Amino acid sequence: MTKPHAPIKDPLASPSLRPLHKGQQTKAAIVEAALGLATQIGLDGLSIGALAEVMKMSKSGVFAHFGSREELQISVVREYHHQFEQEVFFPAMQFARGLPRLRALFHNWMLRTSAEIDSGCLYISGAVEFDDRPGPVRDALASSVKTWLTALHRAVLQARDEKHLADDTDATQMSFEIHGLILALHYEARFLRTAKSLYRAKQGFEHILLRYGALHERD
Amino acid sequence: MTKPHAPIKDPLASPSLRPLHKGQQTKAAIVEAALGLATQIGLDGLSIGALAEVMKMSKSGVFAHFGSREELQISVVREYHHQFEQEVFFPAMQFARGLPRLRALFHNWMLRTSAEIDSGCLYISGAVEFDDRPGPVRDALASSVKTWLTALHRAVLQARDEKHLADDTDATQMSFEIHGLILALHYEARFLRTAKSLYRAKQGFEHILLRYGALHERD
DNA sequence: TTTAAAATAGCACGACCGTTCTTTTTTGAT
DNA sequence: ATCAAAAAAGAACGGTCGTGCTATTTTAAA
Repeated sequence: MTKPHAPIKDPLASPSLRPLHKGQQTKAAIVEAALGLATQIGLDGLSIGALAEVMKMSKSGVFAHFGSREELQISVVREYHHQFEQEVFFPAMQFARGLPRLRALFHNWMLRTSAEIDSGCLYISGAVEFDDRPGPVRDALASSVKTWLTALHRAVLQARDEKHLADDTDATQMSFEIHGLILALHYEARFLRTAKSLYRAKQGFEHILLRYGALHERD
Repeated sequence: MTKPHAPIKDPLASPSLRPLHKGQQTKAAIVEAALGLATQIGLDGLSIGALAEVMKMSKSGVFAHFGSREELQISVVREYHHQFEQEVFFPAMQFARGLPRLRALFHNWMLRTSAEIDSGCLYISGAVEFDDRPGPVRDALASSVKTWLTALHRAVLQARDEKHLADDTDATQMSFEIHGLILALHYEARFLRTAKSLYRAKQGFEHILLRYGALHERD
């Protein structure tokens, strides 16, 4: 009963680093496709059947990667958060703190919203769909949005500290007004198809800057 | 073959005035209940089954009044339009044209949006749900919204004509910025549950008025 | 009170949904 | 090449949806 050089598999070989195998890849591809669908028809309208068709997979094949529709939706929210960071937040961080960075944040945000006229913004559609539906999806959405709005708020504070804005600037108030411009841009451009909405948002931002005492705009 | 005092029904007796009968009443009650449901779960989430349960009627009984789900949704949009007029537009029309009326319009709009924190605004949720779904429901929604935004725009123009705003006031730009405040109020109050959002909207409006040269605010 | 029409109910249909279970295929380390 | 594990497919479930059809009940005018 001698076990000849037992080829026992070591379960601790590389617990979570090694298995970067096939499954993870297709899961990532599924999430990517799901995000594409969700931005068009909404997180709520996202169905596993439609997603499977896009992926040319079976419903159960797709489903197995998430275990529940809710988990799929949360994965989509996380993916959107990641893309938003890459496209809006990180590039703006390269600008000097203060007004230049604040301008860059708004500019990137506005451009992304504008580019989303054909695809839709998950932070906006998700807010409407889950505003009175408690649960982990709403929590994930609200958490992502708050992270971003907090970053914006921080940029306003920094601009004030750098004396780029008036000393008595109410950062929360200013952030609220900036947020409103983005929401109006999304609403009027995507739903009403109003022309020049991008220009309206830009103008609005300049008005806000003037109101809060941004003088020399040299950046 | 003499017809004795033929009691032939006159089809023209009162074509559309007379029949104010039972059907119309319950239909009105159904639309009212449907609006209540739609503001909570969205126009898209509005289902005939759930509506029938609320009305304590059969699905087919409810359905027969509209002929299709789409027609029901359109009826709901029309009902919302009517309520919005009664609550926001008409009361403001009693104020003097110019700044007082513009203030009243915004004030009523803001209060309604604020009151809708628990029920939701159909013009906002509907815009997200139907922004890339062509059809009669989207058309009805967009038409109602445009009617209202046009009324707001007109009030701005009148305020400028009355010299309550600077001569070079860009009415479209100002309307855009005001719209943004309402959208931010709805977003932050209803989704993020941020405190003092109503105050933020009020402050934002005053900032906009200052920007467009509203001097003495005596009304 | 009679009676035709209007209003409502009951039932069934096909479609799509999320999910579960079982079977087949594919993967990748040995 | 072997073989166990991972990944994907297949089929079926109970459920809800909008809608059509037929029967029953209610309405309101005669």
